[in-house]
Order: sequence, then C-alpha cells, then structure tokens
Amino acid sequence: MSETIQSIRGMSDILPEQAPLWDLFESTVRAWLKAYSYRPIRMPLVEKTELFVRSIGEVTDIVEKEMYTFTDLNGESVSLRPEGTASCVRAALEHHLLYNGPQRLYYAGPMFRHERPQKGRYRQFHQVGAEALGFPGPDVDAEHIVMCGELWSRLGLDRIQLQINSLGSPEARARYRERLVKYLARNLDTLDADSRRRLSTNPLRVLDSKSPAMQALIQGAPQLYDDLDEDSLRHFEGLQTILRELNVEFEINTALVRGLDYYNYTVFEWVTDRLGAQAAVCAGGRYDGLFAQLGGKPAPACGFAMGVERLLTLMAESRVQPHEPPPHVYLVHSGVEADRMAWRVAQQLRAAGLSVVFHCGGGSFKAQMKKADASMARFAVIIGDDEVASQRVVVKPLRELRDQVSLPVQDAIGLIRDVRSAAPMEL
RNA sequence: GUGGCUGUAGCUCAGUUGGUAGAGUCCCGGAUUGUGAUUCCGGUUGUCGCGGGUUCGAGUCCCGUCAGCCACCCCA
Repeated sequence: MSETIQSIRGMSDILPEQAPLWDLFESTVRAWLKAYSYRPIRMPLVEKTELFVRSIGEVTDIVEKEMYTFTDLNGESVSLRPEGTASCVRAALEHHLLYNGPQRLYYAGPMFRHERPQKGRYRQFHQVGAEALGFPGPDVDAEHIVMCGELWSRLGLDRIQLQINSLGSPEARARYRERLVKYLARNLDTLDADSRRRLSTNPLRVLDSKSPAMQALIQGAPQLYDDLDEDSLRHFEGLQTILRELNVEFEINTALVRGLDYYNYTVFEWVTDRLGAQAAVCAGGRYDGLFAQLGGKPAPACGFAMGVERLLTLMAESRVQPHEPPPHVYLVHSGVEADRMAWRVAQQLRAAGLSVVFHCGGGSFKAQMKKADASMARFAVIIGDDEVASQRVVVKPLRELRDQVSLPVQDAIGLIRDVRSAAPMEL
C-alpha cells in the first residue's frame, strides 16, 4: 500500500453531511440578493498578480505574504484571488459595464490566502460579495448595511453588531496619518513590536491592536474624525441619518480601519462575540478611488463581502436546521424477473417526480431491508416473484407506523405522493 | 510567520514510573431467504499521524516532521 494523500492544509472538503447547510445558505443568499436587484457575476479564480498589488495595496499582509502567487508557463506572475472586489472592478472596466449606468453586482466563491488556519480562518475559504458600482451617495452605503441586517434575520442569526466609521477622503486620511505617526513616535517606548513595525507600514492599524498595554495609548490617540473634511463629514452624517431613520443600531468605532488600501469614506463591519478571535463576519465600505487606481475612468463604488464559513458556523451554533427530506422510495427487489420489473418501476416512480434509492448489489430481502430505516427513505417499495405475478408492488412505510400494502404501481405513486409535501415526522 | 494544546479502530475515547492492543458505537456474517425491532453467537476493528533516536524492549521518553485545534499576527 502506498501512502495516502491528504488535502492541503487549511483547505477542507465539504462533505454530504454539511452540504444541506451550504445549500440553505446559498439559496437564502440568492433570494435575498434578488430582492435587492443585484445581478451575479462570475470572475476567474486566477488573476494577474499586478491586479491585487494595485488594488489591495503593496504593503498589506495579504499581498506581501498571503497570496498564492506563481509564475505561469508563459512567465507571467499570476495569483489565486485573495478577495473578489479587485476582479469585479477589473471586469467592470474590461467590459465597460458602467457605460449604461451604475451596476449592482454580486459574486460568490472560493478565495485563497496562505494564513495559518484557525477557527473561522482557512486557506481556501468562501465569500459572498456585493458591489454597487457608480453610486456616489451615502444612500448606497446605507443600502448595503440595511440589506446585510436583513440577511442575518433571513438566516436566523442574531447578536451580530454593526460598527461603522469614516476614513474620509484620501487627503484627510493622509493628514491624519501624519498626525497619528507623530503621536505614536512620541510614545515609542510604549509600543509593542508589532505596532512599531506597523508605524512605518500601516500606522492606522495600530489602533486595532489587542494588546492590553496599548489600550491607554490608543484611547489618547488623535481622532481621524478631527481631520475629516466637509464632504467626508456630510457623507458620514448622511449615512447615519438613514440608519437612524430605519432604526438600524450601530456603533461608531473610530478604530475601525480596513486592512485593504482602497477604502475611503464609509467603512463598516458586522461583528460577533461567538467566533473567538475571528469576530468579523461581514465587512465593506466605499472605494471611490479604485477604478482610477486600476487605470479606468473614475467611478464611485461601494461594496462588502461576507465570510461564508463564519456565517455557517454561527448558523450551526444557532441550531439553524436545513430541511432536507430523505428520498421517497427505497426500492427493494429480489429475483431475476423482479429485478427486471424493478428497473421499470424505478423509472415510473422517478417520472412521477419521486426520488428513488435503487437497491444495487442483490442479496436477500432480509439483507436488503436491514439497511432500510427512516433516514434512508420514507417508503420501501418491495418487488419479488409475487409482485411480478400480480403486477403490483408492496409499499411499506419506513417512517410511519403503518402496515405495508400491496398496490398497483400507479396507486403506489399516489399513496407516496400524498405524503410527499407533509412535514417530516419526528422519530 | 510566532506561541500553546492535541494526534491510538470508520466515529467518540481509555491506556496507570517503558514490558505482548482495549471500551462503546458502527460495520460484516450467522441463528431467522417475504422483508425494519429485540436478543444471542461469531468476525475485522489498528503501519498507535509519519520519520529518526535512547533502550534488551517505546503507544508511553527525546528530536524532527506533517496535520488538527486555540491564541498572536492578519482578515471575511
């Protein structure tokens, strides 16, 4: 025997047992996006590395050390996508999607980041993202936030809190960054090693530090809010007004700075206390500069992405149960003529819209029925020599405590159909 | 990338200063070939994650490695 092969670290199989929850999530999400008139777009999983360098930012951890980057056979550097927004904007530019006005788009699928796996964090993980391209106002920011809130209730989830912040215009952020660096530099001896490193790379992220020793320093730090220009303030106020009118609860978290470079103005994050360290289940914001950054005609835009695995974990913990009815019929048959009849009956049952588990592999009735239980199918349909002679089948309920009956096939279909839509019986 | 904990049957887990592979569950066969239960009997549950080392002898101790979990970092 040769050695077995394992899946790659941080990349897992979604087994049949878990699939119904994924199905439930995906169908809920699709209906929800349809209700908001977002249309699907499917981008490649692989893009030129340059796309992510220019959009996400060269000095971000994602681009610096987490991308699956390799050289294609033609010598070009390509990467598995670590997120979806860059590809989505690239596609919008490439196909001139905004020529006919603004677009509401969504995508769903796997993303890849070479991080150390832990709860809610995997190397291949899934996101659903929505992007509103060509909308300048805070009303679209609000739309995104409101629709997320609605999704949580459609998914049966509660205790997901909303945090918002404004990063202002690029100029405002640059002013603030300078002020913050000065402040942090004065308190250099209080900074931990990570924060000192961030001082030169991404100083705003120092505010995110979880180190208890840093909290006082962070409390006393200058506020980005003080550097916001009039337009930024008006945009932020506009968003808050809508949220308040719609009774959407939110918290302004001035330490909320997204890790990706392309954000400006509104940023928001939905967080939970039930996932350990990976608190964010959905995050997004405005990225008015990205179109130009990717060489296109400037266009305002706003979007968000949610972590599917994290939401599924919450659903499982909230005991959200997908309704997955078992097949209608387990078809048991024994005997040369009976086998032949069984094939025919199976097709009749399926043609009538019933799902059939056909017993393959032969064996005695006893052996076949031994496998039958209520989780396998609602009914066993049994065919033997007597049934061949009478051209009837035996229908035996596997879930209800009722006697088996002998019926012509058409009557059997009727009987099974009658309970098809009935709620599954608790056993 | 850094740190901590863990890895024994398909699954959930025992395994006592280092001395010959265990339980429950599941699965398979039979008692019982017109059928789901119960009971009884029998059977496989295994490179003890992998590779080295120490030792007469390693599931147990040491080193390395891989994987899982948790935290840091980062992020959805």
